[in-house]
Amino acid sequence: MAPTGPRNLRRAQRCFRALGDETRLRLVALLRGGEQCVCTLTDALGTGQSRLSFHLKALKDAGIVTHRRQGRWIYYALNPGVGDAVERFAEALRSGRERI
Amino acid sequence: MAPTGPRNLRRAQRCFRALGDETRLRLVALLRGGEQCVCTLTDALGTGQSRLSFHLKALKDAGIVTHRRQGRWIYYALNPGVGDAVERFAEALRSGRERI
DNA sequence: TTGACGGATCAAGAGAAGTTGATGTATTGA
DNA sequence: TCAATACATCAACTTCTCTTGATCCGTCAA
Repeated sequence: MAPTGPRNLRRAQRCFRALGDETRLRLVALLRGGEQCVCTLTDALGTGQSRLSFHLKALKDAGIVTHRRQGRWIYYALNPGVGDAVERFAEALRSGRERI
Repeated sequence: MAPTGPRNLRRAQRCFRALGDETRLRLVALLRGGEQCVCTLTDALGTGQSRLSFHLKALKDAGIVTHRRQGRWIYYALNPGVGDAVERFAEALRSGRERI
């Protein structure tokens, strides 16, 4: 049964909430290929800069991505483990029952 | 890289959104112990009936729980795989990096 | 220094999600 | 058939989230 404790549940909840958005899930998918600078992500999503910044902040606050500055560019990257966690979650849901 | 396809992403997104809420995550935790009738869940959460019904519907619409009627009671249960998926997700996040 | 660029942040508005209390519906026992 | 129980649904309201455009901040090159 291994009841996931309240602390872990909170952390999971923050991640779940952050991932429950199409734009942010697309960002995670993009970042699975490695770190990217914001301008690259903006192009890839074809969206406004401020909107993207909003969603990157949401992912950052949830601990899903990190960022580092290099010159005048800022590079975002997935925190280790997150990509696989998302992948496996989707996989587990899929295999559990086709109705989901 | 195994890019989780758009369909699966959508499905995952619906689940993520549904799970990104404290009440619903508590419901999932409760249901890991097996199916429960609504009145039991109401007691366990100490919340209003209408509010609980709202959240159960959200979980149901996301395909996370199922329900069956027995007499005048309705029993909710986790869809197979969901409990483990949540557990493993939390686990994967935890092991990935302590910062999350 | 100044101007340009890459991003973050802010304020305002629109829309989605959550809460609450009232009402509706199926089931059961009297 | 009637009342009670268990739950869903609805309407009104509040709160949160997202989007957009403007503005600010740090970095670099001239």
